[in-house]
Order: sequence, then structure tokens, then C-alpha cells
Amino acid sequence: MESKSATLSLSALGHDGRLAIFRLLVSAGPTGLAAGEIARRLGMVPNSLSANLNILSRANLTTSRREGRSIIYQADFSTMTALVGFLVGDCCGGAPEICSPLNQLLSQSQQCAPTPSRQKEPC
Amino acid sequence: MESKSATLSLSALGHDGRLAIFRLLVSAGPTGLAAGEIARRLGMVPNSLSANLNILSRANLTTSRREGRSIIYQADFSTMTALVGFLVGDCCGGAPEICSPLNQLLSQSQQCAPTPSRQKEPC
DNA sequence: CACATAATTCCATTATCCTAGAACTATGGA
DNA sequence: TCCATAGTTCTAGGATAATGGAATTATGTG
Repeated sequence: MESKSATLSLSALGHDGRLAIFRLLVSAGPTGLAAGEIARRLGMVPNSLSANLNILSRANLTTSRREGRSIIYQADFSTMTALVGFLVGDCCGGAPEICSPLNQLLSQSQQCAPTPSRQKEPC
Repeated sequence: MESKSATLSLSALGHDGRLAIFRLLVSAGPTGLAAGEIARRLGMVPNSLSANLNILSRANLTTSRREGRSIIYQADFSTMTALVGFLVGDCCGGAPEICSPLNQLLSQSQQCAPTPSRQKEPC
């Protein structure tokens, strides 16, 4: 990910409504959520929601597919990965010794990865 | 970190100039950089830079200290850690199976942590 | 085809942000 | 004290973004 793309993603997420939408979609996982369902859960009017979904989409943070009358939105995880990688890369480029708190945190999140046993507890 | 604080940080970073400033400060590490030096390196006029540093500071992304005539700015790593944790937490809360690319990436960044040997190569 | 539902697009108003010139404050040196 | 340097604050303009009502497009049903 390059700087321009990172700025786009960050500014897209730097908005209360859009961050809420994105988090909701991330927690919904690959199943995704219909626009109307998002609007209902977050109490947004449909046109504002649509505009914000469009902004998230242009930042490659979401994908969408049509299912009947509904359009299902889904978080694009690869962009989030790239974004975090961009920030983490910054960290490492400079002074490795200050990265340790971040790395501790990240190694904890490691436990969320799919393993035969015990997937969800520490999250 | 809660949502409001995350939005503040994300919108602060969602701006070309401020992202450049922040990355520069992160790469400078704990030594930090004087405002004038930042302005020189990034080709910014001092008042714009000052405004943007102020926005980063209000988002708790930077700290500053005076040294003689200069004011030295430094990236606040704990906020960046909390921000990444906020996003990663989102990931895990929902569907753990989609976290694996992120976790792979993060486990690579693990190698940047201070160890007796081989600190910088894979970054 | 007529109708209901699901979303999006259009549009105007309002609010917010960005920028840079100019003035101001703070520090250090002669 | 006087002056130079380092940053910040003030200010006004122009640009950009957010919002929600109304109209429009797309899909499915009777």
C-alpha cells in the first residue's frame, strides 16, 4: 500500500458513521450485511448510509454483491491488512526498540488465528 | 481506545501532510525532530505545519518538548498501538478465520522487536 | 403490467477543513 | 536592551465534506 491509498483509507475511517459501519461489517464477517440492515442497526437514513458506503468502497474497504433486491456489503479484509502493514512497516523502519509494545499486542492477537482448539477466548 | 478516540486519530492521519509528518516522526524514533526540521524536510510552510502538528497532538499521536529555541516533536507510539489494537480487536470479535492474513503479517513484524541478533533485515 | 420494496443518485444547505499571509510570543546571543 | 531565530496564533478566503428530502433506478411479486 502506498501513501495515497493509506490516506484514502484512513480518512474514510476517520468518521464516526463510517467507522461504525466498517466495524459492523468486520464483525459480520464474510456473510456481510444488506444496506438496509446496516441502516436499521445503526439508525442511519438510507441516503447518508449509501454515500458513506460509497466512500468506504472507493477506499477499497468494502466490497458488495447483489442478492435479490438487497445489496450485501462486506468488509474487505485485505485492505485493512495492508493498512496495518503500512503503519507497522513505518514503525520498523525507524527505531525497532520502540516496537515492542506493538508487537506484544500483536502477538496476543495471534491467538485469534484459526487453530484446532480454543479460537475465541482471548479476544 | 474507544470509538471517539479512534475516529480522532484516524481522521488526523487521513490527510496527506499529517500522515507524512507522522511517518517521518515514527521513523525518527524517540529522538524526535524539531518543527523547523520537519518543515524543511517536507517542504511545508511553518504555520500550516504548526496547525497540522496541533491536530496530531490533539489526537494524542505526538508529544512535544522544548529544547532551547526549538520544539521537538515525537510520535506517541502508545496511541498507535492502541489504534492498531482497536482495529485488530474488531477483527477478532467477528470471524476469526478471516484474521489469518493479518496475523501472518503481524507475526512477520514481530521480527522487528529487539532481539540479541538480527534486528532490521526483514523490515 | 401495476405495485411494493431496496438502494442509489441528485441537489441545495450547512458545516467543517485547508491554506498561507501577517502579527505575535518565546528563547538565546551580542 | 536590541536583534535574530523558532514556532505559534490570528484571520479570511476558498475548497471540501456532511446531511437529508425528493426523485430515480433496479428487482421481485401478484
